[in-house]
Amino acid sequence: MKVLNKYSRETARDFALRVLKENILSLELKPGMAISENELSAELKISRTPVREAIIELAKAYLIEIYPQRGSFISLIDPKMVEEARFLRKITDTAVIETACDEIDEEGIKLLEDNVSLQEYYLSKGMTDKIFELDNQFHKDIYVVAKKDIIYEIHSTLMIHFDRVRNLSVATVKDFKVVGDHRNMLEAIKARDKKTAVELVDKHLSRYQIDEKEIRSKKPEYFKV
Amino acid sequence: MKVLNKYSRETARDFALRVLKENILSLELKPGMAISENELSAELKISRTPVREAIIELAKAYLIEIYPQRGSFISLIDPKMVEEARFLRKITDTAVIETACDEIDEEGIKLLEDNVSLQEYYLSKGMTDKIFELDNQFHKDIYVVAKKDIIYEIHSTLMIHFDRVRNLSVATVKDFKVVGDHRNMLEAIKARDKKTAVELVDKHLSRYQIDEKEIRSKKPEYFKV
DNA sequence: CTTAATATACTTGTATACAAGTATATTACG
DNA sequence: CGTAATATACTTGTATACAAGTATATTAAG
Repeated sequence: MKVLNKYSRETARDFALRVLKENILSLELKPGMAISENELSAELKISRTPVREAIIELAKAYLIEIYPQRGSFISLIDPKMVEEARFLRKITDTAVIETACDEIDEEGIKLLEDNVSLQEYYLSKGMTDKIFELDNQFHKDIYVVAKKDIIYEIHSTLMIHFDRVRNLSVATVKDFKVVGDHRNMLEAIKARDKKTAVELVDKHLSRYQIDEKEIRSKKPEYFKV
Repeated sequence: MKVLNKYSRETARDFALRVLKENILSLELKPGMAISENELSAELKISRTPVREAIIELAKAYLIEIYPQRGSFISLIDPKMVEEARFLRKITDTAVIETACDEIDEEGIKLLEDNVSLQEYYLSKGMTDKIFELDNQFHKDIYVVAKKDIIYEIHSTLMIHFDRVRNLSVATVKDFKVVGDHRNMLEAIKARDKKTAVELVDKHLSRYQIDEKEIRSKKPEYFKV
C-alpha cells in the first residue's frame, strides 16, 4: 500500500480514511485482498482505533467487507454495485445541472469559469495529469452552484465503485475531450439552457462507459460474480 | 432517551446506532441537545467504543455534530439539509419507479402485492399504527424490484433529516391516503405505465409537504437558521 | 464587589489490553 | 500414511486507560 504523508492537523482517522480511499481507487489495494487492522495501524504508524473507524466507514459504503473474527477484505468489483453507482450518478448529475441552470449567478459563473479556464490552460500545455483533479472539482462546483453540495459529499465515497473500474479500463486516454464537455456545460448553464445541459451530461457520462467484458477477461479474479 | 432492547445477536455498535437513529427520528433526542459518549455508554450499558463508532457514523450523515474536546450535539434542523434530502428522494424515487416498471416480474408483483394488501387490511381494521412500517417497507421493495437496494440503504440515514421534520408537523394524520397511493403505484408498475407511476410518486411526495414556517414558529430553538 | 488567575470537571481522540471466535498448523492416534 | 484432536496464531469486537483540549467553577488579588 502507498502510504501518504499525514497532514499535521489531520486526525489519525481522517488520515487512515484518505490513505485507504486513495489506495482502493488506484487499485493498489486489490479487490479481494485481505487487510488487517493491526497491519494497517503498523504501516500508518497509528493505533488500531482510528484505522478501525476508517475501515467501518468504508464498509458502510461496501468498499470493504468485514467478517467478524475472520478478517476484512477489499470488496471485489460487484457489477450490481457499479451499476447502482452509475445509475445514481446519472440521475443526480442530471437533476443537479438543471437546478444549477436555475440557481446560477455571477459568483457561480466565476467559480466554474476559473476551473474550466485552468483545464483549458493545462490541456494546451499538455499537462493532462493536472486535469483529473480539476475534473472532479468541476463536478463538485456544479453541485455547489445548485446548492446540493451535501448530496455530492454523501455520494462521493460510493462513486469509488464506479471510478476504480474506470481505472482498470485501458481507454481512459480520451480524457482530453472532457475539457470541451466542461466548457460546453458551463456555457449551457450560463445560458440557463437546461435541455442542452442535460444532453451534455448524458454525452459526458457516456465517455465513462466501461467495457466490463474486456476488464473481466483481463482480471477475472477481481470480480464478484 | 428511550433505550430499546438489545437483540442477543446484535453487536453493541449496531445496537447503539439503532437506538440513536430511533431517538433522533422521534425527536426524543432534541435538535441542539448535547450528548456525551460516556453518558450514552452508561445508559446503554455498553462501553464507549461502540457508542463512539455509532456517533461517528451519524456525524457522517450530519445528524450529529462532533466538536472535538467540546462535545457532541444532535444537529439542529437545517432547512438546506432538509431540502437536499427532499430533492434527493424525489429524483431517486422517480427514476427508481421507472426502472421498476422495466424490471417488474411475477416475484416482484408478489412482493409488492403482499405489502399493499396488508396495508389495506390494517386500514380497514383501523390499525393505522401498523401502516407506518409497511409504508417504509413498500418504498424499499420498489427499490428492490428496480435492483437499486444499495441506493435505498445509502440514502436511508440521510432521509431522517426529512422524516424528523415530518414528525414535527401536526398534519400527519392524513396518512391513510398513502395506502391508496401505494395501490395505484403498484397497479401502474404492473401495467409498466411509467408516466402514471411517476405522476403518482410526485403526488405521493406532495403529501409529505411540510409547513416549515408553522413548525419554526412552534419550535424556533430547533432550527439552525 | 470585580476581575483575573487557577483548579476542576468535563469533552473527544488515541492507544492498548483483553474477550471471543476462526482458520491453520501441529501433534497424536489408529 | 491418513485422520482426528488439539494447540497456536491470527482475526475483529469491546472495554478501559490515558492524552490533549475546552469550559466552567473556584479562588485570590486588587
